[in-house]
Amino acid sequence: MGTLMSRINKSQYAILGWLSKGPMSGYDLKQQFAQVTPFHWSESNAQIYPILKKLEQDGLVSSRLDESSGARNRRIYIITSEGLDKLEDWLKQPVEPAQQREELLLKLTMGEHLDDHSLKDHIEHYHTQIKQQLSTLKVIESRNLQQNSDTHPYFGMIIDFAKMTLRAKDQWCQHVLSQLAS
Amino acid sequence: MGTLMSRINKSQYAILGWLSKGPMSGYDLKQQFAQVTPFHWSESNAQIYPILKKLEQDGLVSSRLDESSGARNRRIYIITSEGLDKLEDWLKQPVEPAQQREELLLKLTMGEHLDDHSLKDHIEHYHTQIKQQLSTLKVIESRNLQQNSDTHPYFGMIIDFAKMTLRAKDQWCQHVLSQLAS
DNA sequence: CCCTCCATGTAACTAGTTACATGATTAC
DNA sequence: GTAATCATGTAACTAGTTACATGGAGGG
Repeated sequence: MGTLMSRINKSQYAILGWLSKGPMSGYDLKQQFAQVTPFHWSESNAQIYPILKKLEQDGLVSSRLDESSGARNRRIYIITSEGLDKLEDWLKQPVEPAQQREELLLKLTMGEHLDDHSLKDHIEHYHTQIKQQLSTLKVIESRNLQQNSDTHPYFGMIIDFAKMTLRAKDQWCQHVLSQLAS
Repeated sequence: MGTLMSRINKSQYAILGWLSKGPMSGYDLKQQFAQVTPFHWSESNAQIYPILKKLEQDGLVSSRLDESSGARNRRIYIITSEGLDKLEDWLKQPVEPAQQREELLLKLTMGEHLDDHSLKDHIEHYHTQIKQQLSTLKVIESRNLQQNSDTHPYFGMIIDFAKMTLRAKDQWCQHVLSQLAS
């Protein structure tokens, strides 16, 4: 009954991945997750800071205090060559499908306990969120177009993915709402 | 520093929701999750059995041994009126958006460390999974059409959701693969 | 006799969230 | 002087997974 070996920590690689683009602080990482990949991957402080410590212990990153930030105690992390090797190994591993839980659909499976009014509210609320995400996506896209993005060659594909799946959800909402109207 | 109150256990409601359709065992619940909502909601044994016990302690379900199953020790759970009330309260609560982590997109954000060959492999592998899910969806759909589904009035909407989002992903794969070819 | 399915369950773990604490700096 | 932002971090918790254990029933 040894330790369970078959689970790998993806958050670790998400952080390592951003650090592979250049030195960064924990705070910067948080910003990147929130501003660049808010829909398909983000991490909280409670994940980021302990993971950075662990990565340093394991020799996958090194750190120094940022002197230019004065008394701000900003710590900059740099990926090591071991870290880069480990990242590249992981990148080659095939991606296994993960469950995509959708609470709205869970509630719809129990639709017999929902009146038409509540149902309509739920879908409309969901629709609003999807439309908000679509406009956030436009912001992300235009922000990226203003920079020259040699650092991010596959960015367009990621944007397209979000765009296409969000549009599908938007269309579903429209479709369902028109069904409910009749 | 009291207990954290603001987190509700959705698995509990997923189970309660299935039980609201009729008496069922833990094994049956597992089957429902696997066969009816495998893409957007499922639960493992390690979640189901302890949650059933807790629901019974809380008076939200009651149980009896199924005599018709002989020595099989099959336990049937029935939702109580308190359970139904609690389910209906939850059903009315608005759905907040949850993160949809996509490991493939995470790997694409680090695309500068991936050669074209690995990238193509990843997308193709993902594409295969999506196509498998689309054919599973067809099975679920036809299985449901054969039954008359008064018990499940919103099933069509759920199927449509899965269909539309999976198709969007399928189209994205085709689009990206044709980009890579040129 | 063996394999698959039916059926229930637990130990040990990893992952992730919520809520808070602390303090400096900058913008108004 | 006060509000927002920069910046790092932890305590306490809930959620979820992996891997295993146990045993009966039915088909070949």
